[in-house]
Amino acid sequence: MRSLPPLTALRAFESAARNLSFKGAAEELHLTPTAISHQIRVLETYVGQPLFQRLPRPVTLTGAGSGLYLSVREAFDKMGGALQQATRLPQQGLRVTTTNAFAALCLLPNLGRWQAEFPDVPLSIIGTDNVLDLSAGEADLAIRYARSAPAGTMREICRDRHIVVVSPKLANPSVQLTPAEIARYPLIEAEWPDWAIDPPTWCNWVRIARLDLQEVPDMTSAIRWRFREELHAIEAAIAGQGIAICSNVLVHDALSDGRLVAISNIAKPGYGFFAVPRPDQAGNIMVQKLADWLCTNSNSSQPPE
Amino acid sequence: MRSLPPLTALRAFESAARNLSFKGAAEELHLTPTAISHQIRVLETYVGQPLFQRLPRPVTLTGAGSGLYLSVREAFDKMGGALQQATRLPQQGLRVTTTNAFAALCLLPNLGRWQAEFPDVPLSIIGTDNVLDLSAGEADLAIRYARSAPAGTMREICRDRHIVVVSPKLANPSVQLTPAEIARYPLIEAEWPDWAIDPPTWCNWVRIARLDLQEVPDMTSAIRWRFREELHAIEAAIAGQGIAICSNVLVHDALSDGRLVAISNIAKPGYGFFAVPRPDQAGNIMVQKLADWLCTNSNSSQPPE
DNA sequence: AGGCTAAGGTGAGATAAATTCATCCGGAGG
DNA sequence: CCTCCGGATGAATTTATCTCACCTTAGCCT
Repeated sequence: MRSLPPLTALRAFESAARNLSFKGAAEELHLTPTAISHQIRVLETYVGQPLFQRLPRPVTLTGAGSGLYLSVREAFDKMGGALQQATRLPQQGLRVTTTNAFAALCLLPNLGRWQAEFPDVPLSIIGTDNVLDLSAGEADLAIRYARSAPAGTMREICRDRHIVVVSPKLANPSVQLTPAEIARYPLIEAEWPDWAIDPPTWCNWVRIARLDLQEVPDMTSAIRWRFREELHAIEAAIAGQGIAICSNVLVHDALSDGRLVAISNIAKPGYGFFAVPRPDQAGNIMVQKLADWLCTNSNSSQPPE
Repeated sequence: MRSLPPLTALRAFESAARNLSFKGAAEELHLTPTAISHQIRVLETYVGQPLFQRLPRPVTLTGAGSGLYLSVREAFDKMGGALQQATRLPQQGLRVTTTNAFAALCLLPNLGRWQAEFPDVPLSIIGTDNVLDLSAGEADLAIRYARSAPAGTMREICRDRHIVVVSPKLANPSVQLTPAEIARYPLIEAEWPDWAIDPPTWCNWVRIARLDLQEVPDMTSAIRWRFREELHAIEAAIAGQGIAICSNVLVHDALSDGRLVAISNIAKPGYGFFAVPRPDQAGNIMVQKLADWLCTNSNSSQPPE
């Protein structure tokens, strides 16, 4: 029941024409090349003639195609600009809630980049280990750390692994240590709530290690520090107080600037960080941009795709 | 998986803003007001603020709304123009196939209007009672006369009734005639193939008439003229050779200029005229425009909606 | 007031569009 | 000759979009 221009097809066309590649367009629009191919075909049927020359391989625009492209591109630019204009920039900013550790280690270091990109949209970070009620409007977006996507999840920002780290002040960074060697150092871990499944504790790490290796001592006796706050565990490790087990995402910065080093190749699969929007504004463009931005600026060594 | 501007919502918004009425937009886009309402809401969520003021009843644009409207409108205009440009105007024109009667009585009289609207697209009319093979490319659009929509139907152009007509030269136009009176005139009918269901013949008309009236004579003996071509039957009626039973759509022009008059209120329900496109170009914009045009210019006394 | 109509809002469910999956094809490069 | 890469195709599936039935509000007419 639609006899008006096939807008979706036009968007696919615009991207394909700009990239001169269906594959490229697919990536840009987060789609498969197949989808682009189908949409281009719809548009070609609509106008009654081919818009691309498919062979030779780098696809090229036909005469009609390039004429169309110019105008369509302008039209999309104009629309994009108008939407930007019309978007209400939240006055007191977007409120993001997340754990203290993620806030301190992954969000704060990147805030400068956010401000550079969106100077008009202040971000307020609500670091808390309480789970805020989004429906009640306590925040606009939550970053939740869980094994699988919570209800209402918009996207998975990244997925971590639980790794073993130490300050180079304490141990020689050039060698991997065996579990027995690790057990000779003071060990650090964070406390986890009872309902956490397979949290990054030494107890669970030992269980994993024993799957691969013969000789893994019981390490519980070596645990010297235990923190209610995961962030404190990491800071303690950086301070050279001992060897910690923690999320590779959280210590990403510390690893890259050498304040910490990974000293075991035994790692537990971890959890995911999930962006969960306030239900009534899941469609809001600024919320979406924030989620996008989190994906590209979240220290994720292994993006979820 | 779409994070790009909601184009469908923008189209709904553009129309609603232009008409300052959701209902108006709905009609323009061939949708229900509900659909518009939903789409506007999507867009409002997207930009994070209302675009319309709903109360006082004639809806009005908010500040953000009117700003958006201007640009969006321009963008759509540009796109529309570009698509028009890119559309290949078929060189030897669109080929429409239909029955001789429909071609002669409904198409040909309106060709001037087509040419006025689409001077670049010649129409070639293939009047034939053979059913052409569209898949084989024998024509671009068929207008098929059938009880219910054939496979591949794009839309129903109109639906007819089978009525009783006579030339005012032959009978007094001011009164309705009874079956008995009709039977005293020479009767005209067209031949119909065996597989036609309940075709407009006198035999079938009598059957209908007897449902309402007591006294309906057998009329088969009064049939004077029988034509292979429906068109000839109608021409014979116009020439005053007798009383004919035929489609009200086909004789629409003859009725309105007084060459024929309807002389019985007993009418059989008829068939539909269906626009069936060549399968591989059902999406072609010119084919669609032709179908649209047929709907508005087809003499239909009762449009299918 | 009361009752009517006309326009719009809501949410569940139906429908049609868009997307993916599995598979195939043709050219470029080893 | 084989493999890899980008694209094409058709069926299956997911998702977005639309409709339906029902509700609310404003304006209008007795």
